[in-house]
Amino acid sequence: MSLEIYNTLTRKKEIFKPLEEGYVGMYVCGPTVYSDVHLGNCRTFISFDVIYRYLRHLGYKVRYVRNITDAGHLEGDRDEGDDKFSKKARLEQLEPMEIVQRYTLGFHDVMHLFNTLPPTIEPTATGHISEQISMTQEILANGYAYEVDGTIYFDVEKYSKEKSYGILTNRKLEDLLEGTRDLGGQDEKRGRLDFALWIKAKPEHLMQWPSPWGMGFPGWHIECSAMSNKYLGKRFDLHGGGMDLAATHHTNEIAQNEACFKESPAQIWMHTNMLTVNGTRMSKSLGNGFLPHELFTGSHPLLDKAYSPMTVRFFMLQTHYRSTLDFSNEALQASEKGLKRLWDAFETLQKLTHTSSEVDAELEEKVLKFVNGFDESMNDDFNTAKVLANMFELVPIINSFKDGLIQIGAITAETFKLFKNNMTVYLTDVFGLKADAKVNNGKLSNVLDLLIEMRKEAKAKKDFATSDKIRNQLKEIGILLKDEKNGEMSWGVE
RNA sequence: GGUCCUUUGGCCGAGUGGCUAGGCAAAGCUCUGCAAAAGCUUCUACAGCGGUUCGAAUCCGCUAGGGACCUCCA
Repeated sequence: MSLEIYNTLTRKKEIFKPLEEGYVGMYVCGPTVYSDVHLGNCRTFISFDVIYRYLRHLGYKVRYVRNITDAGHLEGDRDEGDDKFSKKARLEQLEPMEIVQRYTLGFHDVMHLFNTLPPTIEPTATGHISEQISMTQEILANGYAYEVDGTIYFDVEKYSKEKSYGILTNRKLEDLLEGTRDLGGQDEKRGRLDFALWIKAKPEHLMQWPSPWGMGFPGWHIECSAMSNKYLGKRFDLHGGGMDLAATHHTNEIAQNEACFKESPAQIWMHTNMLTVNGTRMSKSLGNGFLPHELFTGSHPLLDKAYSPMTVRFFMLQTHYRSTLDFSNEALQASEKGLKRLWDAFETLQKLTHTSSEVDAELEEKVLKFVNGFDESMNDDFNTAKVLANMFELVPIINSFKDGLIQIGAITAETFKLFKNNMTVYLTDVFGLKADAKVNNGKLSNVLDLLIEMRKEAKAKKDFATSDKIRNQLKEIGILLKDEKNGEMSWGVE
């Protein structure tokens, strides 16, 4: 079975066939680094991280480009006011590049905590000013843009005569025009839908560069076109981003590329859905954003407690990337417990070894069905939720092996090996989950071994007062002791 | 106003025509010195109304609720 991906452009799932066999070019719109990323932003990057990991798992050599927007991203996309970086810089008396540096580092820290792999190229907008200028020149030369006093606008009306401007989100130009709000009448743009490719800077503007049209800075949309073209070429396999980018940003990207190269950039457009809070989208402008830090420390009014990065990652994997996901304390709690159960079973599985006995054909078939189902589900537009459901079906089997309720030999050595292998590959390599920082400190671990030894002795002497004291006091400091069926004891951090 | 999406059990969420996930919570049982963990079992839903069909959560229509985009936002 081959991989099928939902393409926003065609509004259906398509069999994925890379332009060049064995290679995948993927571009994902990255963050604008003028403030902390919130959890909604993280969802997109985590989703694409899993997609990237899965493509690699399938054996593709992937060039994964995710940009950092660190310049020229205007609010309202109009030639007034400063860009976000300058605004923030004045407020805090910092250099714009200090802002950029601070939030870029913060972003990387967060991505690291979520165990996402870094993209293979992470280009910045400020590092590609000349590419953006030349692309603007090309569009101008091709007649799809015009200059008004040092600012270059993309001519949507002209473009619409030849191409369908609203193709990505299936909108007609008339509808788009109708929906556009009146900008006050004193606009210098010819058409209401026209957007800036290059913006003239006022003298006091902090970030500006020389161009054929004077000092200025790039419009937002042009950076992704220029950078995707530079690293992935005129045409590449996948372009992704949050759903909120489709109607404007990605629509404009397509228009720019068509106007410049006469080609649409990506064969498949992927959009991840929004993270919501109480049914409303989490966003910076609404101020309902959760910061990763608030989550990890539990310092948010809507949270009862702290949740680990892996809990959050798992929480996101339980939902399909194209569905909205509602964020709540209750849902996180459920994920935390679910992940623990799954992870404990996974660790148990690692320790088990196969010994042959009579094979139970029914169990054998069941295990094979679920284990082989991982690939099948992922091939169906990256259905991570389905894979997890299959894994949970396998959890009781693993635990029964451990407790001797089912003989491991009830499945063949071959199936057992596949079982172990697929669980490991999927949980760690594809889903990017890892053990949450246990108390992996060697000395502490030795202390616990000592306590366990003492408790075993007490139990053997039926000195339950002592054995209970050890267990209860450890529980108070958050360490759980479990008596195993075979008389052994294990411990875990709550 | 326009475009589009969505409504699944106490909660979170898969699922696009028959095989009707899964997690969490809850209840019972087993195991256990007790507990925890684990195992087994129970709870089995698809907003409402109508239509298509041998058969619908799944397709179509209407009604009602929710949401997104059209303006910076992943």
